[in-house]
Amino acid sequence: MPQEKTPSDRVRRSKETVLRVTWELLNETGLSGLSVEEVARRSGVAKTTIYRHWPSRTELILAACSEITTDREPPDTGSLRGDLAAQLAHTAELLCTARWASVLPSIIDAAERDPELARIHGLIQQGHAASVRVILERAQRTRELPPQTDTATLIASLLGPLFYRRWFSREPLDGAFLARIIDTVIGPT
Amino acid sequence: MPQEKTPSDRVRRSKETVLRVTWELLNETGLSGLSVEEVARRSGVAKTTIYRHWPSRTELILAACSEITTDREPPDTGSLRGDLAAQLAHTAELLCTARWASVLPSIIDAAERDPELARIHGLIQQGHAASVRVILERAQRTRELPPQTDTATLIASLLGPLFYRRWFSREPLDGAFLARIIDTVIGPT
DNA sequence: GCGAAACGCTACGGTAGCGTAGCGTTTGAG
DNA sequence: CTCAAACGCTACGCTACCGTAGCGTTTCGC
Repeated sequence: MPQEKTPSDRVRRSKETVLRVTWELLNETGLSGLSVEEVARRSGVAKTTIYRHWPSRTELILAACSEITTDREPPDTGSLRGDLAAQLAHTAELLCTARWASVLPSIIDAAERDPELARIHGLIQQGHAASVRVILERAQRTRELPPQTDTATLIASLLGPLFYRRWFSREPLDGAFLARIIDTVIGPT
Repeated sequence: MPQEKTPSDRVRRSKETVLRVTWELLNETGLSGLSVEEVARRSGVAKTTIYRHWPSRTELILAACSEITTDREPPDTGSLRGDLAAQLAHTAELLCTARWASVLPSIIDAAERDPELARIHGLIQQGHAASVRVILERAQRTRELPPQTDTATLIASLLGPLFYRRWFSREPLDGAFLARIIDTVIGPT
């Protein structure tokens, strides 16, 4: 049985630096534009060192993408509407400002052809849906929503319009829009 | 003033062949994986000839993407619900089978960084939204929808969930789902 | 402080693609 | 039939990148 070795600080620092820079570059160039050489240049970590930690460019990209843990405690304001408003506002904020918003199309594109990236995209995706799902299922228990509600469809109805505006129509994601989406899905007031 | 010359058949055939193969390859490899050399190999048209028609790889891609005219007469079944059902079914069909569904993420990704591709993506996008917009505005005139309805939000509420399922959650786009979306947006029955 | 592990550096070999030059061949409009 | 335009072919030069080898240097746990 090989012992699990606690990695030395040096190794940890190198890996962290490289993954951080990799992620930065992914945002700038997209997934297909990322080169190990550029990561080495910008991070100050030698290319050979990078290859000592990750066997190939693909593995490095997968490692960097896997680090996007968007896990977050779903809000609990006491009402379904309040919870959804808080959660959608958070997602909209992410979509407009966060850096991963410009990488995600890259990942989706690659996922069309690469099963491993499809798996990672699935994990990211589940992270988004999970919070909404928790909110909806809580509302079912409190009878704010009927128990037979199709939560999967509701999630698509809530998140879909946000993604649509961010990447397809490129319209603004303001508070008024979010409010109208919530009204549409769970009824006004 | 230089005369507009009617292009000879030979030129027209070459261009058509190249654009068709380019489009095929875009679907298989994505936008960043497309190489002029591969287009030349598969099309049988010499690489030099391709460069005689388009000055660079980028121009060739732009030309191929510009050819995607998804214009289509919006349905007119006599009722808002019927029109939406027909239109969404058509869009869902496109999303699941049509080849451009696997290129679009590429285009969106590139549009994040390339203004020219952003412009083309805008045109494609408008093509999708236009049909739905016609349907909604017709319903406003017939008072099936209140005149002050925010059509932009409704379009996002209708199309967003479809795109969401196709590219984000990768769930099936069946008829039951489409029906529930329409119910959500314009009310049941 | 000692030694092994980790790192940096330079230099490769190999692949792939972009875009061009030169030259001979084919096509089709008049 | 003529002949210019369009095409095919081969061969480049150039750049960028992947991934590896060898060797000297630094770091950090013990």
